[in-house]
Amino acid sequence: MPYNYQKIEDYWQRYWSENKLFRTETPSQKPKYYILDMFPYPSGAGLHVGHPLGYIATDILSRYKRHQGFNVLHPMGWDAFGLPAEQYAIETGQHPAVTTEKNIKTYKKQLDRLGFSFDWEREVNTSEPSYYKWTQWAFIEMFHHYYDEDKDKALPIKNLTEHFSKNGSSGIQANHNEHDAFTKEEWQFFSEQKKEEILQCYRIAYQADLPVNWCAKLGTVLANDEVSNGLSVRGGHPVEQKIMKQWSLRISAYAERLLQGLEKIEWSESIKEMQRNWIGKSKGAEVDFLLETNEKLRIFTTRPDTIFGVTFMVLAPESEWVIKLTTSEQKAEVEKYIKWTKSRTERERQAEAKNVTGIFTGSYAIHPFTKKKIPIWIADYVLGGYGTGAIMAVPAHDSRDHAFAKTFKLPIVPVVSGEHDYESTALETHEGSAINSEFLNNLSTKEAIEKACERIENDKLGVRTTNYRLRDAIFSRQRFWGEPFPVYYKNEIPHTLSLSELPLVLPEVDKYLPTEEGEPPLARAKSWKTKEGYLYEYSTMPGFAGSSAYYLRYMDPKNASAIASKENIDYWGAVDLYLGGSEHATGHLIYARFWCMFLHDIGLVPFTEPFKKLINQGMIQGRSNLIYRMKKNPKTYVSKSYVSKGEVKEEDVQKIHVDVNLVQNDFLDVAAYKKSKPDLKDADFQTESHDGKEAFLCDWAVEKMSKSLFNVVNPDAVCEQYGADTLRLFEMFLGPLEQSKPWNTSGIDGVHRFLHKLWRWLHDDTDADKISTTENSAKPEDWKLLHQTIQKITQDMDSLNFNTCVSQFMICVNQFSASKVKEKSFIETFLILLSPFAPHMAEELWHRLGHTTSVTKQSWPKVDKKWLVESEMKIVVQVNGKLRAQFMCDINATEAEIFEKALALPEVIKQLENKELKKKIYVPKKLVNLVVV
RNA sequence: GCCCACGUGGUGGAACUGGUAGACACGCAUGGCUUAGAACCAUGUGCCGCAAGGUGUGGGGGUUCGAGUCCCUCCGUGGGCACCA
Repeated sequence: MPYNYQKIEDYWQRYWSENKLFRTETPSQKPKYYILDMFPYPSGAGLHVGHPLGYIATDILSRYKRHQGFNVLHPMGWDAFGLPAEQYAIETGQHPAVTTEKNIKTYKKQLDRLGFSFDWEREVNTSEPSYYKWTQWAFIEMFHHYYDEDKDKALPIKNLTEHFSKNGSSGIQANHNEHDAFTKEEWQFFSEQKKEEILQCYRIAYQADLPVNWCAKLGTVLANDEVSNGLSVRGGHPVEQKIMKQWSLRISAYAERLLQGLEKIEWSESIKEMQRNWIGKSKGAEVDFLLETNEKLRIFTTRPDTIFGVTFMVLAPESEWVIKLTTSEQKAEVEKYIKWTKSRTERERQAEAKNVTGIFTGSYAIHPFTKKKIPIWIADYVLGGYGTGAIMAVPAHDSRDHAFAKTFKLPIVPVVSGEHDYESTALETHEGSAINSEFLNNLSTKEAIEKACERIENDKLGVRTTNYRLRDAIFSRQRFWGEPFPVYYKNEIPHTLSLSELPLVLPEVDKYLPTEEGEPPLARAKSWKTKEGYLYEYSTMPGFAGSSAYYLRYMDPKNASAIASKENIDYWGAVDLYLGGSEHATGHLIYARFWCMFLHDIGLVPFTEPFKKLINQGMIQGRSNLIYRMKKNPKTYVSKSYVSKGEVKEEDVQKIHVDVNLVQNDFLDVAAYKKSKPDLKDADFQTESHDGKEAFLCDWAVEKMSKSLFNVVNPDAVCEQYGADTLRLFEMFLGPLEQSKPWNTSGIDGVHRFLHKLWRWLHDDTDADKISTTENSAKPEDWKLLHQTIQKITQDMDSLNFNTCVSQFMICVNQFSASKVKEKSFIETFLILLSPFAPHMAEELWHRLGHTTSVTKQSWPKVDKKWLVESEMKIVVQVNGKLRAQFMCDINATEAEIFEKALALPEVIKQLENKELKKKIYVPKKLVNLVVV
């Protein structure tokens, strides 16, 4: 009876799904375990073998946890809003929902083939109105809350309006955008518009004129994490800075909590570090420099200790001080410069970062301590959006200030001790002491910062502050395929819909392009208005909106009155293990944390961190195959001569990618390759001799897995050839989960061989469809290995070392098949251990032992220590640290006995000639080392 | 430039708290079975050496009876940030 993986896998997949064996029950008396994969965007290309890596890992863990008696939530869904479907819609007129649905079907089919234990009844789809109703709801909640810095949480906006009508704007401790102060009387008489304008400065979801990343090619604005090097992450189109009225989320209010929260979650250090950088906390002081006009120019610095080294000041070009401080003589030049900086795209600005540019305003500030006159310059290396948009320049100790000073021949005054050539570079150090700095002299940098801050505060020159780099998240996109805002405008004032009016469904449009007036595609829906005839917001929400709280929806996916019921949220709690790519470090993973903290503040969720533990699975890279083609000669125009790798004489060839599916172990299937391209009919393939056979050998390279490099391997093809169990085992065997590694099929046969061997172990050559068992056929060494395996697999499972688990199974099958173990309970134990990895195989064999199904069996094997007790121990003898000999010894031997035995060894005697002896015995856990010094 | 992670055979990778480095697999070699191949089985395989032996976890140094593992330093690879004052 051969191992027919196709029949077996089809049968059990159908059995599991028809009997709904993976349905997750809530509530339950069992302890919970929530394992989540980052849900995919269902693209048109379908899955390649890299995608399932993480899903296989989580599936193994889910099955393991179920065997251990946990109630496991292991769902799957679709991050269905996104650009490709919309782009496709623009080109073909096909509604994105239609394409998306089609793609989801393909994905689901591909996933199901791998035997995953998802509870498909909990499937979510972010583009379905019943789902995005709750995305819209969360937005409305954010709109109606503000961030109270006293309570350090979001509070209803009603509290704020009450405060305003009692006290005006004074005394409020809240994260807000700049606005003029007002009294309670003024508040009374403000118009509706004016009141709303003020409130927008506080709302967590607010509208404001902000500098945004505008991508003309995509026709939309982008968030900071969607832009890289001045180009859009999706598509790589240029991005420019532009002031636009946009919806934003006040994520910056949560900066400190987002930073602190990292301390209590189990994430990889690198992701935490990325988030820390992204949040960018820096402590320092704001200091006022008096101007000749008696106004105060406020700057931010992290190095107040270097204040005596200030030789000039710099304003950002967009600073409001620019106009005030530019003298009439300098006006023309300054205007020219400002105009020039505005004309540059973000990309140009970054590319030319090394070129120092700037212009003198003509004005001077007064140094707060030395009272010297300090010139004020304008330069675009100072950013308007950070700190106060103005700096004190200390060229001796800041490389940017140094470069500027050198370019414009400004003085450089060292104020930190240390030998240094100030003509060439700045001395950027925290390890020195202050010099040339009056009251700071001789203090270490740390002390000097402290002292300077003290003095600044005492003299009322400024205050200590903390700045964060984290900016509020721009939340509008001028696109069609996204969640509509539950917002309409009445006298230009935004109003939100009520919960009963949700979901606000995407309207039908004739085209998916912006209108001729440049309005977003939704403006094409002419009749899209509220009952009262008010217009809706035409922007849609960005990609991260739908993915920020999807883990809550899985807990209660069909709930019509809440994103999930209170009981379900309380029962499931935070995600225990979250698995996905590290590319979401500063996007989704920050937004989801923020979103969760907000939902916590409003009392919906009891936890503040959504993902307790995060694992980033590595990417599976493609392994491309390349063949060599002779360079075309002038006569034939196109060369049709191809050369096997070993026969290549360099320089006269070029490399060409070939489809990896036509290559086996780097040997090209020449006939198939010729067939695949009509123009190769009469091509010539120069083979080489390999094992006495002529073959055509290809070269290879590790690259991204991509269609254009012909290195995409489809999991369906692997399932076809080897079966899902082999694919699962192989992907785990490939290497540690978190590491990136190339897809190299040369090892897959080894794994497949293992499954065959396992099958042959339990099946004699007969055609029986039952496994015949015999009692007492397992020898003590078999039991020992089995229990060692239980111990190892359990440990490795908990630490997610799946690759070593596979190796352990191979060791087992080698030994068990050699000693022909046929004991029923023995086999059963082994099958349970194996079932998370190769569920179909385990299930089939389990069935052949006379049982129904193993997947719901809550009995993870326990280690029986009696098999692991050692009667002997291995003694290693070392002489001066070098290994000389080893011997076995009774476990209860005394040190004296061991020592005596060691000295009797011929190797030791030889080593000890002419040496003095000093007895020393070390007894660590496993080995006993006798060391003779 | 700054921050983080990593560096072990021909290859992917094992090695828990410092305790015989190289498990397991691929590849390779030899032999068996076979008309032949595939599959399967057995044995070997870090490097140098016929051997005894020596040497060996990116380089150098340190701690230790003992270091792949801990500390310092240099080199290399991968990732992130990049005018954030």
